[in-house]
Amino acid sequence: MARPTPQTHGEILAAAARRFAATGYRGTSLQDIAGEVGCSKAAVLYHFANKEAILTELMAPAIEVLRALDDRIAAQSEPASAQRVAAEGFVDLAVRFRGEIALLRGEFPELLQQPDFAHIQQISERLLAALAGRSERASARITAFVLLAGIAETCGEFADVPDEELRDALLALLRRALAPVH
Amino acid sequence: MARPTPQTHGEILAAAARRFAATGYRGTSLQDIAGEVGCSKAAVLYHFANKEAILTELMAPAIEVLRALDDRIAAQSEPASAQRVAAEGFVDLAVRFRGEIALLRGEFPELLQQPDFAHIQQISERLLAALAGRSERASARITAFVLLAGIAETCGEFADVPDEELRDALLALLRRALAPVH
DNA sequence: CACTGATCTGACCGATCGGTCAGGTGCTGA
DNA sequence: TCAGCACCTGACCGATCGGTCAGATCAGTG
Repeated sequence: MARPTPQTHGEILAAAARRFAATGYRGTSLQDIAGEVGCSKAAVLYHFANKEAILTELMAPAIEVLRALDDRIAAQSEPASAQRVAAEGFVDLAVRFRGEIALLRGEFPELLQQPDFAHIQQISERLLAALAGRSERASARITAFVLLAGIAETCGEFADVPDEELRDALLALLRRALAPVH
Repeated sequence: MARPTPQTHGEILAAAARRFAATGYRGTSLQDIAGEVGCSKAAVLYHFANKEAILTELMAPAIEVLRALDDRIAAQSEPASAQRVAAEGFVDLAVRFRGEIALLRGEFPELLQQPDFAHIQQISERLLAALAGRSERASARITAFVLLAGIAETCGEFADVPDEELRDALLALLRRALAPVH
């Protein structure tokens, strides 16, 4: 019964990723994760301070890349180049981390409330503004919002589409749909 | 304390709608709803068989319209006209019922599992196919999926945008983004 | 050998969940 | 006057949740 090697930390992460992807963060109990790993719930909480810490560790790489993208967007002085950087960077990120994004499974709103993810909301807002060409027009913001949320919500469903193909399809969609900056 | 008039049923529905919109279906307890109405949890369960019945009644009008749209799409023989009917019908539905759609707040996947909503999954699949121009190309399906999910996920956020304006913005987006049927 | 620290367990905790139940209250019609 | 009904309450239920805790196991070390 006792696991001889202490790679349990990684096993818990992998199991949690599978469960979160299947039933969402809220819909997954620590007992579920422990059951999939084959250890006790107490063992899970030995390796992680609490349930949220598991999610935080799973999302850390994606969040780091998102933050870097935010910096790159902020460095653009022209709305047109900011829009291009935002579109390409976001599609890259969505394709590369579609597995991680899938974990959130529509629990974005609740999860973004948690202190660990608070700054992501601000980054999302800046990403949205850049995609909208820094325009205040309602239609531009609506368009950008639909595309942003749609890509975030669906990219996890295309696990079997090759990176390249998914990237091209999403970029083409953004180019067609986004209002060109005047 | 005792409510003199038996309009409690409607009050519960309204309170549940507010709470679901604020914290999601799962994130709202019967106690929350009862607290907002000012009655006991048992009173809520006197008017509704269970928690799911509240959601079902809230969503019933939107579901009925969705079903009607499905029929209209199925009646189209040409992919091009099916795509047009699907796009216009879906935008209409999203704008008109954006309040109800907002209640689901990203819990689509879980909620669609429930028997009461099982057929909606099939309707969504047919709607997706129609928007994709009944094409099997991955890029067409990806585009349609992103737009469908994006609109469903975001339309509830535009409570303050006039119907007309939101409708025009979404329709313009779909026309730009959807692949024209050959 | 004894000791230590990392790993893990089962039993347990308080809180909350959806839901049940017996009974109280007040209106209505015979 | 009183039976009957719609409406509602507080107390309670079993289940599950995230999290705690004391202690068992075991490999390594002196």
